[in-house]
Amino acid sequence: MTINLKQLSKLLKLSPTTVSRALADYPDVSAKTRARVKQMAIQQGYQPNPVARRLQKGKTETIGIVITPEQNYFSDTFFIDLLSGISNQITRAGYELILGVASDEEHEMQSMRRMVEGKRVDGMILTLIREQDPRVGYLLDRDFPFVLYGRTRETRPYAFVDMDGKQAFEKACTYLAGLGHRRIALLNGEPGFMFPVGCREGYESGLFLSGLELDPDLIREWKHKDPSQSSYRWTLELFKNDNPPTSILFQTEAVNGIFKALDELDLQPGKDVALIGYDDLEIARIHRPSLSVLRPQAREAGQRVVNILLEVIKGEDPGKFQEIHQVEMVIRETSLPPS
Amino acid sequence: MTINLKQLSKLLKLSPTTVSRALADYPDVSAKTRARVKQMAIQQGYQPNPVARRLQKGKTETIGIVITPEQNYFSDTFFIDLLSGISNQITRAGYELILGVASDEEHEMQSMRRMVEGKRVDGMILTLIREQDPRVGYLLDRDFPFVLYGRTRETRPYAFVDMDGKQAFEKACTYLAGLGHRRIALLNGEPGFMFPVGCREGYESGLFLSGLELDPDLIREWKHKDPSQSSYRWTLELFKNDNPPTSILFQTEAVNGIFKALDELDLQPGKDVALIGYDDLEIARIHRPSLSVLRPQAREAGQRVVNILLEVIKGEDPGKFQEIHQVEMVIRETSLPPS
DNA sequence: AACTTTTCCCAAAACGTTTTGGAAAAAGGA
DNA sequence: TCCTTTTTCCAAAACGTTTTGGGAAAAGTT
Repeated sequence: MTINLKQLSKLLKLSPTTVSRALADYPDVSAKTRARVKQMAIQQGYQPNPVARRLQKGKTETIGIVITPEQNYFSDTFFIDLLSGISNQITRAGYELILGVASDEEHEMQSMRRMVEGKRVDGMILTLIREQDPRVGYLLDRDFPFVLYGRTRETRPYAFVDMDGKQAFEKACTYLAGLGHRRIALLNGEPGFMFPVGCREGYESGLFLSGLELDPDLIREWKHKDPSQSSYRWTLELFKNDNPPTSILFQTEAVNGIFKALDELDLQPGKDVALIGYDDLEIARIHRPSLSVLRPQAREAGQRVVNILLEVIKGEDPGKFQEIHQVEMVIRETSLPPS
Repeated sequence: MTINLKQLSKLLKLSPTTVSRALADYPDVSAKTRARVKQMAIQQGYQPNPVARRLQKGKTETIGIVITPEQNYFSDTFFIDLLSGISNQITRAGYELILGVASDEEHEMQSMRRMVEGKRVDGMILTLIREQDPRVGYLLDRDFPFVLYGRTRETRPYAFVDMDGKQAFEKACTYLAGLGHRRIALLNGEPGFMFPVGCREGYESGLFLSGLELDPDLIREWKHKDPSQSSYRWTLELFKNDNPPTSILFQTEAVNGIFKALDELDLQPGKDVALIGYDDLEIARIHRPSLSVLRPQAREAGQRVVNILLEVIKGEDPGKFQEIHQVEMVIRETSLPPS
């Protein structure tokens, strides 16, 4: 059993009040006793019981996040980087991160409600945001602190940290066009989610800035869960076109299927078809030829999400915190000019 | 703001004691008032404040887990399945799961100590167990409840749920031998961890049962973090052998490198080289040819881990809970007889 | 010296539950 | 009817902190 505030104060022949205030650096305790208290606290290994503190403070010092394995969000380092940034920053603040794993949208909501209505957290972090996302309305309605990693279609102000998918895809697109590519395909992420919306905007804007026509045949939406719409299938179909693309933009998640399809088509990635993926997953670095990518700084974003959430919990206006982070492009071996 | 026990009892014209006991189904409250209390509680949406309950009960109703992204444990559905089983069972028990993300062994320990010594959790779940794992000794020394997913070298009794890697690899090995394979290679997991030890035992035992000689040249240890010892490199080297293998056993995590190496060597997976991976990752199902695998039931294991931990927290003897789960084999397209 | 301000400390209350130890009312037994 | 048992409820204490609202002693001021 570890030591108590009461026991510690008895040891010091002081009141619990004074000990508590000494440890919290209140000015109304003399430097001498403060030092004495702190030293004894360390010596005795005293740590205030967080549960008691939470009850008194009326805060849980806890924030919640719900993840869904169905989405392949977890599939590589990107999400764990985000989570790592979140976790470290939360720990630094002396808070706790509680995790829910939900199998689908319904359980996702249920898990969140348990946290919110059960007074188990002071704030929520939301990821994998959909265009219409009921979670956002729910939290706004009850004025509960939250921050989105991503954005949604919602007119009321709320806090978010988002990656600038638009700017990223625009940059990649103009880069390829600058190399001489005229047929640039987009294998976009799953419809319904917000992120692919920006990607497409960036893609279209990139084409426009480069003076290229938009060809609807070159745009596909890839559904992770549906094998009939796998990246592999889509890539094969893409090259059935009489006028096939010379380059593809896509989410790195989809790279296995693309490589496989290109292999079957006897096309060499990089040489015959330029490729740029979104997310710097491990496979992008390891693969030969290595994959050029757009690299979001997931860890930094996770830290920002937490810092913002702590501000919102303190009572700051969420509308003040709307950050769109730039995404850098890493040129590797798969972004050559057309042959 | 939501309703209070005191407020609720005032509404019912009962004492907080009686309301509390009615909701907890104590026998010393009449059926009539119990019903009345419960109905009102539902109507008012009353939920006991978990923080207050925890303080009174002297339990945090929380269990902790620390994950490390460096290990590529997270790389696919396996770990998220485990986590999903853990999370759901914890929720069912009315408990909370708090998550730490640590970048290395040192922070892993630090994160765990914060949870344990800071009285933030009632029990710990440990994964990715090493042969010599300081976490186990630490927890045993202070008699703190915990359950391992995996095993370690430790003589004192402790609770664990482990996958029978030995049986799995033995089964895969004898299966391949039964097909006529005489040269079976093992691309084993990272040394230092406990799991590969069992894999190797199973492999050796499988060879022995099939009357095959052990050839040390056919055994490799793959290090995830070290590119010079990547599965790709090892596979290439394996086939420099004058007497190369006709089949490989490995952890599915390594499959990309193996496929790539085989491709370069102009060997067809399944046809020229039989393959069986451990873990039924998505790529195993999606790849053509689809990969035969050993499939651990990670979700079920996660549930067991939690149920056991709850028993240990209640005071049950941890030594009673030592479970080794069988692993099934899924035959797909990469386990044909040698050509 | 007498008053005011500052410094340093503390007792009591509060956070919202559950548990302890009765006590009053009702029911049963003779 | 009187005593015993059962049923049903509740006041008070406890969990371990932090905060509130002083109060005594020391230091300044005049």
